[in-house]
Amino acid sequence: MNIGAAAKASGVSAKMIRYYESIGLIGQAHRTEAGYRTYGQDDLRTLGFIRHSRELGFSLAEVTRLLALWRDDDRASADVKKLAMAHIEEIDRKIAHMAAMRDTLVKLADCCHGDGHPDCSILDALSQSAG
Amino acid sequence: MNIGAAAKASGVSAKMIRYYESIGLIGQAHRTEAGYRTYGQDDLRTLGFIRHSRELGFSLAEVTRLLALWRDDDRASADVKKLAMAHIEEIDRKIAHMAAMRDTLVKLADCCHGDGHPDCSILDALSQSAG
DNA sequence: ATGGACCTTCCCATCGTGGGAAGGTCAAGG
DNA sequence: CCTTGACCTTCCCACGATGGGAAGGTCCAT
Repeated sequence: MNIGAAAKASGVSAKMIRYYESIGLIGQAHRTEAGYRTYGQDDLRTLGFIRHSRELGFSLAEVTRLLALWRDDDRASADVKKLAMAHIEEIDRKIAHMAAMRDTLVKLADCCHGDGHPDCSILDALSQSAG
Repeated sequence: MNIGAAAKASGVSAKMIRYYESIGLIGQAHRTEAGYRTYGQDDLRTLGFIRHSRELGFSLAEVTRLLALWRDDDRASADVKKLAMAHIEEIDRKIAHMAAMRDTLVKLADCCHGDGHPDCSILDALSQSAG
């Protein structure tokens, strides 16, 4: 299977497959004599794993660790869970940050008439030295 | 006031002040004969405005529009509000996305024993073809 | 043999920020 | 007057993950 077919089958773009190979996230693909990369079922499974991990927001660095654990038959599930929990905490931090921004924005927008006049509580707040 | 002092006073790093100038977000600073940028109170107000806008998550493209509205005495507050509301919606989308990831992760982590054994529902889920 | 669909590598762009090198300027103190 | 150190200048590189596209090679079907 060439890279295009592997991309279609795995949901990972050909561009990304090459990139993952270039940074060592996945091993070097087998090549035909002409230099074409070829992929088998195992490779598809790995690419799928990566895609799922990415969809859950894991960074490529974290995916590297997840892949290593995945391939390690002697892993402790505690290590996987630890990684996942840390990621959840990171997401929580981001959500909290965005929720705080959202709160402030909503409050400001509520105070803004939103009409044809120039007076605007949003701009007022943004130009506050203290704000 | 040199750029370092302006950075300290405004909370925007010197690096970023130069960058904002380079992309035209702010005007070109006055220069001393030696080529040093100098800043006055007006500049500080602008930098503060930018910083506050960034802290609320506005992109530099959005900040550009906010600055234009801020400087336009004939603006309609409705335009500002529209920009803010669109930004809130964008934040909502991101929060929803992250909350969904979080949900999935928590469910997976709950099913993972997190002990010394290799069996791990998280890895199992990541390696599912169906996702 | 030709065309089209594929593949290769290589470079560039995004977005906002930081790091750092190489060199110029300025002010204070010896 | 000279040195020292803190500042300033421009320029390039890096991140993270992805896409776009150019220039050129390969493969297969007509």
